[in-house]
Formats: sequence, C-alpha cells, structure tokens
Amino acid sequence: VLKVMAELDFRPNFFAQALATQRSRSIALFTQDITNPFYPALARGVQHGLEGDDHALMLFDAATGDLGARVDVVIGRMVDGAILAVGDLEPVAARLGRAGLPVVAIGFPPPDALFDAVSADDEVVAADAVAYLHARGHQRIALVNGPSTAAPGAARRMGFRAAMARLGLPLEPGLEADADWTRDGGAAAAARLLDLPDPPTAAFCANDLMAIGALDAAFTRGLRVPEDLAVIGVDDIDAAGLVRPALTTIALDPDAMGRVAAALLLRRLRGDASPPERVLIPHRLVERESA
Amino acid sequence: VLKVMAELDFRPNFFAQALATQRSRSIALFTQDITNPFYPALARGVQHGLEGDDHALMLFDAATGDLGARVDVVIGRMVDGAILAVGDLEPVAARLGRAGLPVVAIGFPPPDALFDAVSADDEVVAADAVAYLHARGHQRIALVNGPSTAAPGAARRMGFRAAMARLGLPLEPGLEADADWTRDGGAAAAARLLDLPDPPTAAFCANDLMAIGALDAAFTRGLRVPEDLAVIGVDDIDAAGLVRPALTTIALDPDAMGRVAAALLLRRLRGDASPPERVLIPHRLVERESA
DNA sequence: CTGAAAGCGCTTACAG
DNA sequence: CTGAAAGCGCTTACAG
Repeated sequence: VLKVMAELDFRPNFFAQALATQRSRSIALFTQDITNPFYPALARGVQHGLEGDDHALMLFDAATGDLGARVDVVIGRMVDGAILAVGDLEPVAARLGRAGLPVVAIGFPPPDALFDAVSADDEVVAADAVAYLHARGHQRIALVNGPSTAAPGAARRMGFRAAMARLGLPLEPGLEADADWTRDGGAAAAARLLDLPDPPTAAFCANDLMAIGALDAAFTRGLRVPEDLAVIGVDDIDAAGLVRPALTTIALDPDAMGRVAAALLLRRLRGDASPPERVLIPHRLVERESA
Repeated sequence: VLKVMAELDFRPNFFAQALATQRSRSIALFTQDITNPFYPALARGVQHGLEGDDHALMLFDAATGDLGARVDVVIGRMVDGAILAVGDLEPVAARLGRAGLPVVAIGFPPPDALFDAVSADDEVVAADAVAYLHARGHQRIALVNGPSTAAPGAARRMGFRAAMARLGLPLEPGLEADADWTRDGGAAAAARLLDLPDPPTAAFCANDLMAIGALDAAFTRGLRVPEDLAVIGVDDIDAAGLVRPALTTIALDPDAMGRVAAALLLRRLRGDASPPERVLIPHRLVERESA
C-alpha cells in the first residue's frame, strides 16, 4: 500500500485531515509592514525557531487592506496559533483569543494582557539613545516616534520622557512628533522639527527608516549630520550601514525575537497553560557617524 | 439568525467549508528569499493585485528548510493556486501542476512551460547594462551572476554574452562568476575577479545585493568606484540609492510584476484555460554614481 | 421555497 | 489486531 502511495504521489487532503484532527499544524505570522526590513528578519527568526518541528509558517502582511478581515481568514482554525508583529495588537489579539487561538505578541502589550510577548526593552532602548545624545553634549533632543498610541511607540516615548526628565533636559511637547515608521513619514516629521524657531540639535528616531528620513530632511535643508543635527535610529537594518553618514542606531535582534516567539507558541500548542510570559531581548548601541 | 450569528461572532469553520467546496479562496506566494527587499516589494504588488477579490494571500519563504516540503504542505488543496518567485521553479511548478493547482511564475521559465509567467525581459536587462558600460568606454566587462542554471540567471547570462559578442568585446570564461544573489556572495565573486592578473574594469552584477557586495570588495582593496571598477546592478532596491557611491542599476518593477501575476492567477482560478501566457514587465536604467 | 440527507476525505473510538 | 462506522462542520443537489 505504501509503495502504491509513493508511486501515485499520494498526498492526504489537508482540509479533511485538519477537519478531523481539529488542528492544521500551521501557524500564522502577522506582520506590520513586510516592506520594512525588520520584518523579513523577524520572519527568518520565526522560521529558525520552527526548525525541527513540522508546523508550517504562513505570513500575513497587514499593511494593505483591512487587518481585521485578514485575521478573520485565519480564525476558524485555519492555523493553530499566531504570532503578532503589528502595531495595534490589542484588537487583533482579542479577536484571536476569543476564537481560542494561542497568540504571542512581538512588542509591548499592556500589563494585563493574557498572551505571551517578546520584545526589546523599549523604554531602555529610548533611554539609552537619549543618554548617548546627552553624553555628546546635546540638550535639545527631539523624538521622532511611530504612533505613540500603540506598542512599541508608547514604550519608546515613555522611555524618552523618563530619560529626559532624569537628565534634567527640557521636555517640550513641540519636540515630539508622531510619524508612521516610514522613511517619508520620518522626513516630514523631521522637517517640521527643523523648521521650528528654536530647532533641536539632535533627534532620537524610533526606527531606522524614519531616521533615514530625518537624514533626508537635513540634507534638503543643507544641514550637516551630525554637526547641525545628530540622529540616532533603532533597528540596525542593513540600510543603516549603507546610508551616508552611516547611521548610529540601536540594534535590536529580530532573529532572537522570532526564535523565542516561535518557541513560546510551540509550547502553548503543546498544551502548556502557565501564566503569560514576557521575555525581553537585549539590544545594543551601534556607534557610526550620524551621532 | 444572522443577528445571533453576529452576536456570537460566529465564523464558519474554514476547513469544513474548504472540504465541502473544494476550494480555499486563498493563494500562496513562494518567495526565494524574503530578506532580499525585492521580494517584499513583490509581495506588496501581489496584494495590490488581489484587492477587491476575496482571496487571501499566504507567503511561504523558501530560503530556510526544504522547499519541496513546504510545497507539499500547500498541496492537497490548502490553497487554490500559487505564485512562484523562486530560482529553481521547474521542479516545484511540476509538483504543483501534478496536484492540479494553477501556477504563475515570476521569472523566466523554459519555452515549453505549461504555466503563465511574468518577468522582466532579462536578456534585454543584461544587454542594456553591457551597452551602458561599453558606452562609457569599458572593454573588459565581468558578469557577477546568480546561479546561471536557473531563471533569471540563465537569461541574464545569455543576454550578457549576446551583447558582448554583438559589441565585439572579449568573452572570457574567467570573467563570469556565479554567486548566490547575496551581498556576501557578490563580494566573494568580485574579489576573485579583482584578483585576476588582468582584472575587469567594469562589472555587471545581476542584482543589487551582489553589486553592493562588489562595492565592498572594491573598497577592501582600496579601489575607487567607478574609476577603477565600474559597477551596475539590477533591481533598484532602496539600498541602491543609499550606498556610497550610489548604485547605478536597472530598476525592475516588482509592484507591476506582482499585480500582473495576481491577475493572471485569478483568471485561471475563474476557469480560464487558454494557452500559457508570458508577460514582460518594462525596466529602466537608473544612472547614479557607481558606473 | 424549505428542509433533510448525502457527501467532501480524513481520523479515531469501538465492535468483532 | 483488523475493519467498519461515526464524526469533524460545512455545501449542495434533491425530495417534499
């Protein structure tokens, strides 16, 4: 029988199997913006974490179309669990949770969240950036953040403010700008900051794409980096080392995040029901030329 | 009834539905290396092409683990069709085709292929690059290619050789190197070329990542680009405009490729059985500093 | 037009 | 240990 199966290249019907067993042996990764190199790196990490296990990984990118609708596709047991690397994770986590799917978040969930989470220690990331800039003599430090209503923007803003206060630096609302994590958005936000009557001398940009945008804005104004404006980013994507001046940034570790997230999810799929865990992945400052 | 359904947040069981209807309303995109920015851009294009249609997109990345195994997951009607953006598409297309799944390839399939394909006109891409380098006075032009056994490496090599012959330029086997489409691979291949007794003065690199690697190799040898070595890439990823010197390259149009691929696949899913189509997406040369 | 039944292709608990 | 039956949750063709 087995021989004939092999000969005919027989493949069990996936849906019949899944319907009968009530499990699909696959998991979903929801990604905020696959076009941001951080996310492919994260996806790679998840794949690494899944090696030696027969769960398949499906990637769903949020940026186009309605995230809610994409999530609904996945519910109804299309996957056994999900990893969420999206900005606004509350509503989608709730949706998934209601459907009984285990979820692990990449990012900083609220303290009462019922799911596992892995992230950088985003407040410390921001604080490290501010401390570095301060050590270089900067007083007027701006924040170019992602939406600060959602993780990780919220945590990075908290860390920024706490560090500024701790160092006795001025905390002006006008020196904080929310953008959308993209290069263009970062350029627009930095442009607004630079056009202020009393502009900042340094900017902490909450990701590298926005930091590169800040470089763009400085260049179009004929400002030198880091002399006229120091900029520091977060992520350490490949482009950070390619751009001129090369970007000083805080390197996260998407591979580790992905691996850990996969391991946590696999543990839940094995039935583990221990309390939600939160694991913090170390970061490090990479000093280059822009600050 | 509908009200109660909405209240209970009822969601039909996906597998039961798929088993009964024999279709999943979702399609797969297989990607060679999601870490190469070309592929996220392509994925975006496919998503755009799927807008207004209720097919869900699942992304499977080939680079980690066994591609064959990933494909098998998808067979058994987990998806209704697949878009293949992988180097070695023959075997996986055959596998999918045997299972009765419509397939469209991104890339250059053999003339007798039974599936739709969309790609750049890769031979012309290579020829344009060679012609540009020749117009700049170069005679000894090297090729840093991806594996030339698979599309699009095969087509780009053909175009390279044809153009060299047409222009009466020397075609030395030693001036052709196969790498693996990565930055490191490109650097290693360029290093070998530069260490030749009579090294090339220009290199056509079949993608930007390898071209950036060629820049790396030139720099570690203290060579100036483009004076000592001119380099031209293909793709026009974001990094091409970021690196110094900025990369002269041939811009492909992954968004258009993705859209067209989606449209072709959707047409097949609607039952269209016309002969396989091959659509070529226009490219254009972007002149920057490296050549 | 409505409603009960058969069927999609598996797995698993159970009778023999 | 083997094999026939029931069940997973839908859809669809068909009888009423």
